[in-house]
Amino acid sequence: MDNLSTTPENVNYLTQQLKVLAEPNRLLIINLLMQGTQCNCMLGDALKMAPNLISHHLGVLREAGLVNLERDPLDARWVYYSINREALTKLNTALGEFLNPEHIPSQNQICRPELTPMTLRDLPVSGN
Amino acid sequence: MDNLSTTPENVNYLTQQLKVLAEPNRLLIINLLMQGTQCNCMLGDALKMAPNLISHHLGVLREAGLVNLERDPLDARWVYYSINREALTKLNTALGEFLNPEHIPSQNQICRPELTPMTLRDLPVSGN
DNA sequence: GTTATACTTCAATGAGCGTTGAACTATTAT
DNA sequence: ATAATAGTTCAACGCTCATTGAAGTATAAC
Repeated sequence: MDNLSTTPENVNYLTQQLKVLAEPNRLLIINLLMQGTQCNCMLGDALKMAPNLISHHLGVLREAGLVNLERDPLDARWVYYSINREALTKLNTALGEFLNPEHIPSQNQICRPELTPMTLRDLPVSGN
Repeated sequence: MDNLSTTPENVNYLTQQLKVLAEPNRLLIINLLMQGTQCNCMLGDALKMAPNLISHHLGVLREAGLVNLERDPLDARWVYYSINREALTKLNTALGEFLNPEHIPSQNQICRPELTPMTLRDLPVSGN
């Protein structure tokens, strides 16, 4: 019932991955790659972005472990990018766990001011 | 089976929310608020952060609609923050849908170089 | 060898943002 | 009235990072 995923390592992991996700072009790249393995040029065409910029974002995604790189065996100029399924699954699970609304109690007031003459003055009659 | 959540509005929504999440202190604040309604001071004590910094991050979370604000009815100096359950649920669902690994086909090569003399040279014998 | 292709790396710019300390507001206590 | 408490707002600093254009690398085509 409690959110146990707040170890420094997990918070650090989530932060890094979230920073990578928090960019519209990278979200679109991820979406395109989830439809199948693609080269830099196809992504550039689809997103109307310069190849060096695509390359930059793919580098960020790759450093985060979210995408894989592979060269064409026949024409080594072509580079294919694909989603790292395990990494995406892990991230999806970790996020779903961290943000799981089931972890929220319906009513739980953690802190209150101490009761003083001023605050007691306006208390409901039967209240404590 | 396909990821349909790439409308400009949804990409924009996800980007904004992810930017808000992609900060370690805000993740910790969210985690603490998921345990119950708390004031600025309690969060500051728990995270060993200055109250103005807590206030800043709470402002960001509030602007994103992720947390609610409420004043103590007896001592109006105290401000209580709580998780906006609906907003968190919506975000959790949207993220889970966007990153859902089920959307990834097992094999789907989108683009290839055209076949040329050079590339045909090294093709396997029975290849097309 | 020369040119073309696919892609990466580099340097520079500019915007955004977390953090800090100080000033400020509003409310309650004495 | 004066002081204390809870919290917010403001200005300034530094750092990160997306974007751009140019240069660079590697491979294939001619």
